[in-house]
Amino acid sequence: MSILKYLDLIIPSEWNKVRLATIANIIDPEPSHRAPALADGEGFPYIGIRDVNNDGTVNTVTARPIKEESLIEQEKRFKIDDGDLIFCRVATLGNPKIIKIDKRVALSATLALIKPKREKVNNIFLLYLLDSDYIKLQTELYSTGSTRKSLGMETIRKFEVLVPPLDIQNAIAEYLFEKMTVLDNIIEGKKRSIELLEQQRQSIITEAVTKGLNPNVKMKDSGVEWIGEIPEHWNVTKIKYNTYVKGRIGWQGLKSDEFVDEGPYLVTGTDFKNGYVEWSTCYHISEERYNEAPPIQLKENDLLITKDGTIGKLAIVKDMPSKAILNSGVFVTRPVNEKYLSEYMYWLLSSNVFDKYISLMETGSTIKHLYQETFVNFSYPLPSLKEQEEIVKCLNMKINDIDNIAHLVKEQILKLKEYRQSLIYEAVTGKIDVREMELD
DNA sequence: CCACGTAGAGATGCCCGCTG
DNA sequence: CAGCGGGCATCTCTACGTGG
Repeated sequence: MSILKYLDLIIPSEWNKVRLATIANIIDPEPSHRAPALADGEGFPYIGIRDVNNDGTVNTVTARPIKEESLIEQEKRFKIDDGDLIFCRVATLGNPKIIKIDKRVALSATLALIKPKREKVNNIFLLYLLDSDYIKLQTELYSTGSTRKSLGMETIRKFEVLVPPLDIQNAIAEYLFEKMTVLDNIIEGKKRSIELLEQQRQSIITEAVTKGLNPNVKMKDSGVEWIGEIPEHWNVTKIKYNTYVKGRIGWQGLKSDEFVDEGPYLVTGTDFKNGYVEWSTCYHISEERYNEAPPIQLKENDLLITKDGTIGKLAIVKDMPSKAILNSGVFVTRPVNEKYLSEYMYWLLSSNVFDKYISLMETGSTIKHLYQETFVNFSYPLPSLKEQEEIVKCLNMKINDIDNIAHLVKEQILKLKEYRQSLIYEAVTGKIDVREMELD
């Protein structure tokens, strides 16, 4: 019957196993048949889990407003005190926080308000306890509903919890608070370094396609706003001088209900994965439709670029399994003379040079587009074929390295989060004696 | 107190209809 | 009437409200 006996737990003798209701009062902020009256425009914030920040402060801007009568009705039933906790009981289950408010707010019916009995429990200890894996396990096991998970109030009250004497709770709370602060800072730092890597990635690409690889080369002004200075021996050219550009324009009346499971591949922007076309996710169309539009039939090594909604997402056509053609929202590009390498164009269009151009050309319209006219008039710096080859080689290597590092850091973050959970679990189940631990 | 479907926002793929 | 500028429609994501 007891959930805790399934967990391999040896509890220190002075710890007690109790129901959550013994150590805290659990209040349903808005029992049904008491739905709050919504205010149109001005009113008092009605707080759901999405309106509570990580530190427990509430975001009264995102919260929807209710009429004061509803708030007063809630205030008649209870008051939110300093140190009270909230626990989400619908959809996003759990997610406990110590709520901090500095103005009058009402709590949504989807939250349970947990008021710790201070003579029995330290509220910070309770916070970590509610965040621990053994509570998560009970949350999962006892939640009901199929399309939507929910936790009954009685279920929450009946959660089995392990509680040591107050002095030990205080020690655990202090220990975990310090540890978590440190861990959270490290995790934050790792997240930031991923952002930095992303920036570094962009600047390496941009540097390479605007300055080349030789740092000592003489520079000149390109005369183009979004390019800046380039090596003296480089030229500025436009897409339209060297490139074949076509999209599924005019539509030939193709509609999505003509998409079928077999036949020529139909490539759209969502099929772009890591710079290549992911053939397995493509739709297909009939042979007749394929033959109808020769200008957008694809060839090996074509460079594709998205133009509607998502702008500038790129893919190179490689290992084409059979005939393939463009869907809408994408341009196919192909060199018409031997002036550039497709892979070089890939890096150039990934660079900030192109981003800058796009943002300069952006219109005020609600939906973002890259118009053919805009695209073919993109001026860009172009070195010799030999230099392009060197740059491509260099970027392939450097960017691969950066992507590998970013991948590693992401894995570290996952590991740290796991460690965070296990530390909480061990501390609130008495597996580690925090009084013997050094806080550093 | 349980059980259930959906609103709202944002993103963007798909398509329409005008025009030179 | 091909080709283009422009925008609607639909999907995804997230967290909610209420009838029985």
